[in-house]
Amino acid sequence: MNSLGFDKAPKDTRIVVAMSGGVDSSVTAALLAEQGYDVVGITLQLYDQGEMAARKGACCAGQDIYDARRVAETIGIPHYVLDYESKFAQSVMDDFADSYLRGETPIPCVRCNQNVKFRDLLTTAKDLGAEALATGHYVRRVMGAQGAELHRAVDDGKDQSYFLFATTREQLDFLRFPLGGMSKAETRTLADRFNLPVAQKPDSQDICFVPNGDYASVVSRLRPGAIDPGEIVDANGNVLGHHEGIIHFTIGQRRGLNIGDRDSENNEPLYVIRLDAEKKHVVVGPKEALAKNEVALREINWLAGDIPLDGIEVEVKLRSAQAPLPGRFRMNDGNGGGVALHEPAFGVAPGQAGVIYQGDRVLGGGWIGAV
RNA sequence: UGGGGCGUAGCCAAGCGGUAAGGCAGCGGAUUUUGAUUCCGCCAUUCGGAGGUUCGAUCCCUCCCGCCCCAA
Repeated sequence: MNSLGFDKAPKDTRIVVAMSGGVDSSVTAALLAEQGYDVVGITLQLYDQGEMAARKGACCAGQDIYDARRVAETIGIPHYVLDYESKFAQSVMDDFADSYLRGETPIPCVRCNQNVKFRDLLTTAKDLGAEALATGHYVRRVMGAQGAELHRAVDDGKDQSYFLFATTREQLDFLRFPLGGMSKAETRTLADRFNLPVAQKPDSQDICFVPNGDYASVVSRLRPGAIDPGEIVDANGNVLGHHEGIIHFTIGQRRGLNIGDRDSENNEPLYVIRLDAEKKHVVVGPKEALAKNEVALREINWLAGDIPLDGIEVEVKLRSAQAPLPGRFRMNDGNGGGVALHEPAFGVAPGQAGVIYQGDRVLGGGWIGAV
């Protein structure tokens, strides 16, 4: 049994590595190449290089594709670039824009993993005769009694399991995450040791196709004329201010409301408690108004055996950088369900993911529905 | 044009003789494959204006300006 779980020598095991041009996927490829695997690097060109070509912290376009190619050359593996621009635009960017216009807060990274990387790229890998597709995600694939399980990364600060909740069991069977047991510091050290040209490249953050974090202008470019200004109102409908479009807000948001003209009896901070796409209203209220004890999930991807129709005790993570909260999770006959939280959550936003954990294991997850 | 009250940062507001609290808003940063939350830092050489008293005034006095209330 080799390090990736195959019963043959590494040199006879072909592995496709999804190379974004960043440090993590580069180290992944180098690591497997060093172990003797038959590594093939593939980079997806996801969107127009144009203005974002030289941007720091991006991935999958322009400079990053060039970086991936240099890394492949450095470690001596074949490397292919596949044009996925139209696919990406269709299944990730369109969804991103429409979701915002509906008043939701989308997570394009999940859609990208779900609809591009783990679907088409995975198929391509199989077509190339690969035994597995490896990525640089910080998440662990653990073999349990009933097959592959998805677990949090060892490096708690880098854990990306939240973004991978939609990975199906079939996909998980085929995937490998060599960095899941490593810390970011170890990855950097390896990048140095392998002499990778991207060893000092900054971590990517923000949404890859959104330069400078200015996602509003991306949405307006994708959906010209669809963004309308409107009123900021309280729960009773009193107009407190005006905004330049609900796409600028997410539930739980405090900053940027610009409502400071209030008296001393009413000067507690205000948070966005609801977005009304129909009326173009940003509804605000005090922190207490944000508290939610029930969270409905849809399109649930369940990875852990029997469907919990009767409910089970879990921890649920409702925002990527938020600690999981204890609660009771229950699914219905379809792919919907919900969590009854044991303590209230603040800032629960439709479009975000609700990921179900028991300890380090990801049991599944779904999209947060209307709240 | 009788009486009373008030004017402190964009908003609210404490201080009432010893050299400008706090909250809201804003800005900057940390964190973050979500412009959220959270955290840290910044944000009035100046207290409506002009004089005066005092070692020293936002706090006392005078006048002026602007609001508000009561009474006519």
